Formats: sequence, structure tokens, C-alpha cells
Amino acid sequence: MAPTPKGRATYHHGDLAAALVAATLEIIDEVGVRGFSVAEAARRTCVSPGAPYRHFADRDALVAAAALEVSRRLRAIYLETAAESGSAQERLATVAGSFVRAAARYRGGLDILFAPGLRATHPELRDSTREFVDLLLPSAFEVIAPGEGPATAVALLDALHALARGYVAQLLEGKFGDPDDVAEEVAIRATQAARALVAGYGVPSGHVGEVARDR
Amino acid sequence: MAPTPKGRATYHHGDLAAALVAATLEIIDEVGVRGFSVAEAARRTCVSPGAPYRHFADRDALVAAAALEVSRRLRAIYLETAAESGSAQERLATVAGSFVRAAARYRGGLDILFAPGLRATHPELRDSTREFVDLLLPSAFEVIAPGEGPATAVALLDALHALARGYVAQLLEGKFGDPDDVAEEVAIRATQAARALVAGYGVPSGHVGEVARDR
DNA sequence: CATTCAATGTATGAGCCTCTCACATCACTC
DNA sequence: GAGTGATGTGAGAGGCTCATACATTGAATG
Repeated sequence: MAPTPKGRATYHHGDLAAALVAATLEIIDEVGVRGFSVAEAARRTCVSPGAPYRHFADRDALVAAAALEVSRRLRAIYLETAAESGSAQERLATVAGSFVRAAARYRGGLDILFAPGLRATHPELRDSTREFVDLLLPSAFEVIAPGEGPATAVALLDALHALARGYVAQLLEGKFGDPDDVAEEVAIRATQAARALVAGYGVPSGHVGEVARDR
Repeated sequence: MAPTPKGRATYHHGDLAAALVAATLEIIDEVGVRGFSVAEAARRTCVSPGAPYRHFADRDALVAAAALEVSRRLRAIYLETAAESGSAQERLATVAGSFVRAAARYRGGLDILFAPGLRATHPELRDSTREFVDLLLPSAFEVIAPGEGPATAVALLDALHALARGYVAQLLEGKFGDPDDVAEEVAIRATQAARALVAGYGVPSGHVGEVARDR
């Protein structure tokens, strides 16, 4: 009654979980998160519609797994680019910029990594980005005004994170035009904004404007 | 065959479109965008499942209408808070902060206002926020370093927008804890970060760090 | 008033999707 | 080489989106 798996040599797939994640990323790149369906992922993996549920509790779990894969790739990119820049200031600004660049490459991928609902319900997605904080904290410390505590360093990183994500969101929704065309330009602008932000945090309290003065 | 509209006095609803938008916002607040369904909205409005399609082309159109309603409310908040602050610097920083505060109040609402897919496909949503740029441009001009052109003012607003949205995203996904609890604190932090950003743009090129130097 | 008509709702249904359950198949162990 | 747990299949229940044909009604028109 369940004899011939068609489109495949063996009855068992081998590594269905990974194949499903790959298919999911493909589909989301093509039709977006809303257009994605578990059934379609199963189809592309030449597997029955019920099979994915052996590996993922529900649709969201599969999407979350795909998002986690994206965050892994993002981390790889970070490690490449972070090493090359010189000063701590530049390193922080550069990371923000290359984050935006990565967004253009992984489009749909970042859509799910930052899909409002998913991150709220799947803590592991947040953990995966929190790791970046640890990697950057030393640089943040170097950069802030002397006399400021660790809270300020973390606040700076939160601000940078917010800034970068905001640019990514605007880029992906096409605010500046076709994402592929304007990605590089937006990345440069994000880098500049990040520089400004870092500079703002580096000025001793009360020196320029009202920077970083509590309340 | 289609005789008795049950749960309602009259056959015609009166203002179904508005009622559907209200129901949509309600539902999204409760179960998120993914949990929302046109059918449920129809149910809560005591109307047949097909009725909404007389007013909205498809599911996304209804959600987009709801998002537009949210942006209208947001605008009202902006107009309240923007007037009271003194200097241009403080006005820009304050707007960023009150944006974050608004996010806590309209939770689900902002989820859809910033849902990746929606904004990409429904330009009217982007137009609604672009309006804010016009309102703030004069302040931005006041703030940037003397000698900088209008492009810099727009860049500053883009950066502020990115910053605020990034904080909203982090707030809503619970990065800092229960959104209701931490909203005020995060709003203050966003305001501070905005101050730092504004300060960074206000420093003449090459003065502090590498601020705003092209490339 | 009586009639007509456009707008608004209803009923029905096709097609797709999610997720469940009982059963089939296979890799591995002892 | 028999047993067993993990992995896949098939069938199906229930829900959703959206299209289509039909019912109802308020308002304009004669």
C-alpha cells in the first residue's frame, strides 16, 4: 500500500531534515514566507506530504530551522569581514555594513530570520544572534567614552543592531529601489550611519549636544 | 436560500469594511498575523465567509488595510509628541523614542505595519511612512553639520528611521523581556541612541572619528 | 408609488494546506 | 535472522482562500 517511493532510489531519503531545510530556503527565496508551504517542500524533496512532520513539529518549526541555517551562514560572513578592519570604530561600522550586504544576498532568508512572529516564539533564533554581541563586546568597550560602564557598551551594540536591522528592513521592502541594485549603496550608507552612532557614543557625556546623558 | 442573516438585525451590515478592519486588528493582537484568517474576521463580524471579499480583494488586502489604519494612529501620536519638544535635536530624538513607546501599545499592529512581505507588495504602506520624512526634514536640516547638503538630511532621517524600527523589532520579539514591562526603558534607550546618532551627524566631517566622511 | 439597479450579503464548492493516524519499509543490533 | 525503532506512505478530517451564482435591499428614477 505504501510501496514505491517515486523519484527516489531508496525508500528512506538519507537526510530528509537537511533536504527540507534547503528546499524551504529555495521556496522562500522564490515566493516569500507567506507563499511557502510544507506540502511544496515535501514535493520538491520527492517525499509524501506527511513525511516532514516526522522531523518538524509544524510548519513554523521548519521555517525556524531554515532561519537558523541562515543565521549560521551570516555568522560565517561576519567572521570573514570582521577580522580585516583595523580600529575598533571601523570594525563596528563595517560589521553593520556587511550585514546589510548579506541581506541582499540572502533576501528571503533574512525575511524569516526577522519575521516578527517567529523570533518571538522561537528563542533559539534570538540566541543565535545574541552570540554576535559577545563577539563584538570588546570592540564596543574600546570605543565608548572613558569612564562609561559595560552597560553603555551593550547599549551601543543594541543600537548598532537596531540600526543595521532597520536598514535591512528598508532595503528588503524596496524603499530605496530594487534591492539587488541598491544594496551596495545602502550598505555604505549604513556604514556611515554606524560611524556616526559610534562617534556619538564615544564623546564624553555633555560634550557634544546631550549625548548619552541619562534622561 | 440566503434568507436570514443571524446575529444581526439587518441584512446589510452598515459599514462592514470598517468592522472587518477593527476585527482584523483585534485578531492580530490576539494570535498574530499568521494566526489571522479572513474567515475568523467574518465570523466575528457575524457575516458569511465570502462577504469580506466584496470589500477586499484578498487576505493581504484586508491585512494591509488594517496596517494602514495603524499607521494613521501612529501619525496622530507623532503629531502630539513632536510639538512639545524644544530644539531640533531633541525633537528628532523624541520622535524615535515615542515611536518605540507606540510599538508597545499597538503590538500586533506594528507587526503587520512592518511585515516584510506586505510592505514590499503594498506601496501605499510605504507612502504612509514616507510622509513622516516630510514632516521631519526641516528639523534634520537644522541639525546636520553646516555645509552639508539635503542628501545628508535625508540620510539622517533614514538612519533614525532604521534605528527606531530596529528597536521596535527587538522590543516586540521580547529581546529585552516582556514588551509591556520594558517598553518605557527601551524607549528611553532608543531616545539616547537617537541623540548619539544626531550628534554624530552634527559634527563637521573629519572632526570626531570618521563621521560622515564618504567611503 | 412602482420599478429598476447597483451594492452588499449568502450559499456552495473547488482546490490547497496542515496535521494525524494506522500501516509499510528499512537499518541496526544482538 | 528476528526484533525494534526510526523514517516514509496513504488516506483523511477539518480549515482556509477565493470564485461563482443567487438573494436582499436602499435609493434613484419615472
